[in-house]
Amino acid sequence: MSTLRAVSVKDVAGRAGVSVGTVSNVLNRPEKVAPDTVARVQQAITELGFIRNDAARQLRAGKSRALGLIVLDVRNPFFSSLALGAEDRAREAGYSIILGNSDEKVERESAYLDLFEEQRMAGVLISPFGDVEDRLARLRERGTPAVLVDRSTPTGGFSSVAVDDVAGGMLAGRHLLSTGRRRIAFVGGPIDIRQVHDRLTGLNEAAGSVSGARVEPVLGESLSIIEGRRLGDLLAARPAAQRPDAIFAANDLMAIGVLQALVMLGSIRVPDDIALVGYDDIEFASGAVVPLTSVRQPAGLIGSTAVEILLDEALNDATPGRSVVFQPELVVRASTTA
Amino acid sequence: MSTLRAVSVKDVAGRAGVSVGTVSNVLNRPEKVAPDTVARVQQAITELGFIRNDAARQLRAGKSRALGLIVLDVRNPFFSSLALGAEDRAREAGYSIILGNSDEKVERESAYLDLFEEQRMAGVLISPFGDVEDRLARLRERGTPAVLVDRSTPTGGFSSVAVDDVAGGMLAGRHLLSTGRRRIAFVGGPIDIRQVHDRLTGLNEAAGSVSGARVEPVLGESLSIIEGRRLGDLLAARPAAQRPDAIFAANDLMAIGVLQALVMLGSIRVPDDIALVGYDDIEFASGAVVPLTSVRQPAGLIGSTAVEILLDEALNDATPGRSVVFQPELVVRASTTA
DNA sequence: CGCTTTCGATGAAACGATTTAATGTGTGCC
DNA sequence: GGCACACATTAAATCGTTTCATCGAAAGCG
Repeated sequence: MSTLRAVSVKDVAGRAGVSVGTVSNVLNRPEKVAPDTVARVQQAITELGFIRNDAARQLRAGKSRALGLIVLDVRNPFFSSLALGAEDRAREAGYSIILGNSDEKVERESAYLDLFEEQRMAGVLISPFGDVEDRLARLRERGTPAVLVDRSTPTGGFSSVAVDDVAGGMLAGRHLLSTGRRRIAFVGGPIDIRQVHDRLTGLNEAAGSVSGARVEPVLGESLSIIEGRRLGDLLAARPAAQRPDAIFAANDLMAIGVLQALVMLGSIRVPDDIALVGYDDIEFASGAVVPLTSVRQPAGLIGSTAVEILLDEALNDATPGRSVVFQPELVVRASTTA
Repeated sequence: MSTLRAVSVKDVAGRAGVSVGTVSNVLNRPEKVAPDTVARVQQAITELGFIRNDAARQLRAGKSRALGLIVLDVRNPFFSSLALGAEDRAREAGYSIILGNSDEKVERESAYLDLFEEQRMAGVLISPFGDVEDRLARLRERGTPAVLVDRSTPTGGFSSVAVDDVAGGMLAGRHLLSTGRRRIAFVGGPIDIRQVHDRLTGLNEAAGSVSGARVEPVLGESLSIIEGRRLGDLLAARPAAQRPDAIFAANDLMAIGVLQALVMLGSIRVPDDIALVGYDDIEFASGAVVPLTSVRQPAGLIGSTAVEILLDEALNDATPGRSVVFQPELVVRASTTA
C-alpha cells in the first residue's frame, strides 16, 4: 500500500516558495495575487497533484456546499426527474445535491435528516413523509433553510414548491365523469401522504357535483407498481357488477400495476369496461399496454424551482414562507377514450 | 436571524464538567468511560442539542464515511435499482452513498470525480463512460479504492461487478433466431459504451452460427426512450421489404421507444412483423403496450455486491482486481411470441 | 506498608484550509 | 529626499473533533 500522505496547501506553498496564505488566495481570489505568483503556484499545484480538502474547507466555512434532497422513492421516475432538475440548477450555482431516499419510512427519513445535520448542509429539500416540522425548525434555528417539495400547503413558515393536487384530482375526476363514468375507484397509498389525500379530495369534489357519482377509495401500503397490481387484482376479482367503471390511481406506478392486473385477467377491457387515469405522466405512461391518460406535473421544474428558492434563502437571507404552486395538466390517452 | 453559534464538544464538556477528550470518548468508545460520566455527558448533549460536526470529524480522520457512485443515467430504472441496492448495503455498514449522474457525458463524469476527490470519499463506484482509468488510478494512489460497476472486463487492476453482456446479447440473439427471425436490427447508443458493444457482440456471435442471419447495427446518441423512438421511426419509415424482422434494443428504455414508434405507425405489428427484445427487464417492461421480452439483470444485487467489495478494499485492504460476473436471464413475453 | 497495575479522565497536539491584521516593498508626489 | 499610499505577501489564529501521552487515584499484592 503506497499510501503517500495527501498533498496539502503547505506542500504547495513550499514548492512555490510562497506562504500558505498566498496559495489560498490563488485558489479563492486570484485577482488579488500578482500574475507571476499565480502562475508559479498553479504550476506547483499541478506538479504535486494537489486536491483541495473539502472537509477542512467546510470546517472553516462552517457550512457545506451541498444541498440535501429527500424524496419518497427514487425509483419513481417522477422523483428522479425532480432530482435531476434540482441537480442541474444546483450545479449552476456551484452546489451539489445529496440524494436521500426515504422509501416512505419515517426511520429512513429521520436518518437522512440526522446525516444532513451532521454534514451541516447549506439547505434541505424534502418531500416529507412523516411529521418533520420539528426537525426542520431545528435545522432552521441552526441556519439551515428548508424547502418543502411537492407539498402545496406550507406550514411552520417554510417555503414550498408543489403542484395543486386537488386541482389535479379534479381534472381526473371531471374527465372520467365527462365520459359517463359514475362508479370511480381511487387506488392509492397511505392517506396521510399529502399527495394521496389531496388527489382524492379533488376527485371527491368533482364527483360531488354530479348526481349519481360515487367514489370508492381503495388504499394500499405504498405507491408502487406491485401495490397497484395487488389492489387491481382485488378489484378485478369482484363480480362484474360490483366493479367500478373507472379507476383513478394516485400515481402512474400504481396505474401501471392496476393495468397489469386488469389486462392479465383478460376479460376486462380498458377503457371499455374500466377507464383508467394515472398521475405524474412519467415517460412510461404513454408506452403502457394501454397508453395511459395521466395528470402531468412538471417534475424537473419543481426541482429546479425548489433549489432556486432554497439558495435564495441560504445565500441572500430571503424570507421563507414563499409558496409556488404549479397547475397540473390532463393528458388524455387511450386508457380513457375508445 | 437567530443564528446562534453551533454547539460544540467544548460546550458539552463545559456543561457536563468534563474535558473535551472525555466527550469524544463518550461519543466513540463509551465502554472506556465510567457509566455515570457517560450519563452526565449524554444529558448535556441532549440538553444542548449537540450535533457532531462531520467536517471536523472527517478532517481529523482524513477520510469521509461516504461512497461515491457515478451512473450513466439515474432516470433509467436499472440504475436507480442498482443505486438502491448499493445504498442499502452501504447503510448497513454505516456508510452513505453520494449519487452522481454522468448523463453519458465525460465532463459531468469528470466533474463528479473531482468532487469525490475533494470530498476524500472512502471509495468510488462507477459505471464508466469516458476513459477514467487514469483518474481512478490517481484516486487509488491516494488511498481511495474504486470498483467498476456494470463492467465485466476489469482493467487497470480494478475490481468489477457486472453481468456478462456478451452472453446476454447471445441469449437475445438465439431467442430471436429460434423464432425464425433472420434480419435483426440492433438499436443502441454510442458503441464505445461497453454494454452496447458487448451486447452487439453477443448478438453477432449468435447470428454467426446461423446461415442467412444478418445483423444491422442502428446506433444513436444515447440510451433513452426518446432516442429509441427516433431510431424506431427511421426503421419504420423504410419500405416494408427493407425493414428488419426483429429488433434487439440495447436497453429497455430504447426498446420502449422503438415500440412506441412501431405501434404509433399502426401498420406494423409486434411481434408478427417485427419481434422486439429489450435489456434490463425493468419493471415497466412487462407493462408495455406489448409486454417486452427482455434480458434480465439483477440490478440491486450488482449494487450491493459492488459496495461489499469496495468496503472490503477500503476497510480491510483487500486486494483489488476481483471480478464478479453475474449471468443474465432471458424473460420471454409477448413482444417475441404470438 | 510500599510497589505496581488498572482505570478514568485530562490537556495538548494534530488535521488542512481560510482569514485577519500586520509587514514589507516599491511607486508617485511634493 | 522624505512621506504617504497602494499593493503583494506573510504569520498566526481559527474552525470542531479525535488521539495520544500523561497523570492521579484507587486497588491489588506480597
